[in-house]
Amino acid sequence: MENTFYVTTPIYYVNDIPHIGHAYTTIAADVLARYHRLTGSKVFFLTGIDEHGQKVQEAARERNISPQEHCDEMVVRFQDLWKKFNISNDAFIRTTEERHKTVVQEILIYLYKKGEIYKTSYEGWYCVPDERFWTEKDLVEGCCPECGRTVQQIKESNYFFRMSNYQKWLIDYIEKHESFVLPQTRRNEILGFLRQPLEDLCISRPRKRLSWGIPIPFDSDYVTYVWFDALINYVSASGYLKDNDRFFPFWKNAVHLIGKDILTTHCVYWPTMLKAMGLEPPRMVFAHGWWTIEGKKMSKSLHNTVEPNMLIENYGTDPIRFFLLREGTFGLDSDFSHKALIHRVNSSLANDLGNLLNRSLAMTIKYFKGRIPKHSSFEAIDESLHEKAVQVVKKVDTHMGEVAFQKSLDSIWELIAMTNKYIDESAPWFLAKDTNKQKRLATVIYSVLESLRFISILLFPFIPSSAEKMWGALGMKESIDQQRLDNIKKWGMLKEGTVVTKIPPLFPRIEN
RNA sequence: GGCGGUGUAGCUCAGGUGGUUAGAGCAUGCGGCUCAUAUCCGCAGUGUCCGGGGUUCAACUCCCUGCACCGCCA
Repeated sequence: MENTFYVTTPIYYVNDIPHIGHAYTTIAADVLARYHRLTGSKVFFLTGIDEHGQKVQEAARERNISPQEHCDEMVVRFQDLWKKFNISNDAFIRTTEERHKTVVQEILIYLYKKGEIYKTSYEGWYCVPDERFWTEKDLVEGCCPECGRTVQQIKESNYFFRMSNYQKWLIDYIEKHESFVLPQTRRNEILGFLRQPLEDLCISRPRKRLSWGIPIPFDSDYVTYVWFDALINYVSASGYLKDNDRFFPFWKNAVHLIGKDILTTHCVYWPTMLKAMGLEPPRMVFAHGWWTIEGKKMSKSLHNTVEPNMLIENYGTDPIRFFLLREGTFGLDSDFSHKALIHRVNSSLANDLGNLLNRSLAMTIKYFKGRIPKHSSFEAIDESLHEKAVQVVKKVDTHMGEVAFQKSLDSIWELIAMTNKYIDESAPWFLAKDTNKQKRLATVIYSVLESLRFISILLFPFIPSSAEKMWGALGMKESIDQQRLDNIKKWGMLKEGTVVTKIPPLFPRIEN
């Protein structure tokens, strides 16, 4: 049976202004999706937007339009940005879509009938301006801990999901599945969190306080709590209940990429919800780190959020994609700075890679009129380049399985470095001067170009449009996105006589 | 306060189960080549492996303790 791979980003909040953090998760998911397509897997890559909740309702009211109109306008900002970033998502889910809402409601009905959901009343302190509930011990001197204003005691009823029933099961599950929550530190955090008693989860909000939500199907006075609604996107968008034949093969290989801020919802709420629904947890939840900006925490008040559209305009899509995945260790925090970005682009992309392509094409044109020459027998030095290339393909595969983008790129750069060195040691310019060494010259140039073929395929998931340009410059006719890893298992598949083309520098140096 | 983590070259970090001169990339210095986007290649370094104890023939690696920083929970 065909392998499957399902990767998701969180659904971003429709009111958010897209920033580098959103871009990071989405680009990472895109790289995984593209990589798995290379391996020949059937891939489903999902991203989308969370459109319900208090803040949307308020924002719409302020603008004097309906919440739906508000969402329709706002969602475009994300969709446009993903296009610019070359994101290859197979689907885009909005939680206000019918296909999502009906699944949420069917799940609610199922869980309610099964006794997983119950209604109960409780008393608490309510801050009217903040529209938030607080317990007695949350209060600071009897006032709202957020805004300091007075609170009123109210009694309210809501629906609860029996999350507490699954605490033992969840601990056991996480302990038995080492790579369910990654990285390790997050797994430890969750296990630590689960040492305390787990409470039931309130999954409704009274409609009189919040109307912009999915109605609870068995009680029209309530709407669904946003997180309960939002998490379900991962199954509603991939066909659960509507097209189970499509859904299940993907679901068993589902990987959720998230930011570390939403760890609990994805590693506690979500798996227990799924368990109650009778579904397996996803295969992996990977929580990545955050980006600081020029050494400082990203915050609206500091006005230091980096605007992705501006970044693309200033530096180009692929340099940004590359920087984000090469500079940071996925899972740890990293720093974004223009200085580091420029340095990285110049040294890795312009000098190592871009220049390698450029010098190789130039020599092919100069020595062979642009036609890929016929190689004769390979010598030891050629074989070691060949071995390196094959070895790097394997390394990248291992690293990608561990969602280690940085290591994958480092491995690819080992091959780039070795190819540069190979050129230096083989000195084609020297061979070119000797009429007796034309065969040797041909073999060297062939080997260099063959290495570049490997490199362009390996880089395609990371920097798709640049890899495609490389591919085209090498004279390849088939489209690069139809390539499979199988095509770079064997050395020497490059066809002699193929005409290469000189192209402008792939990554011009950024001077400043 | 509870739980967990981190502390290794100027910077970012690698260093299963303890064992010869502690590594990589970047930055720095010097040398080489000329096909190439003044790019590429080679060489050279530098480190009280956070401090203090302990176990051991032997600890960056194990144990205890102290300090600093970080994360989660309260």
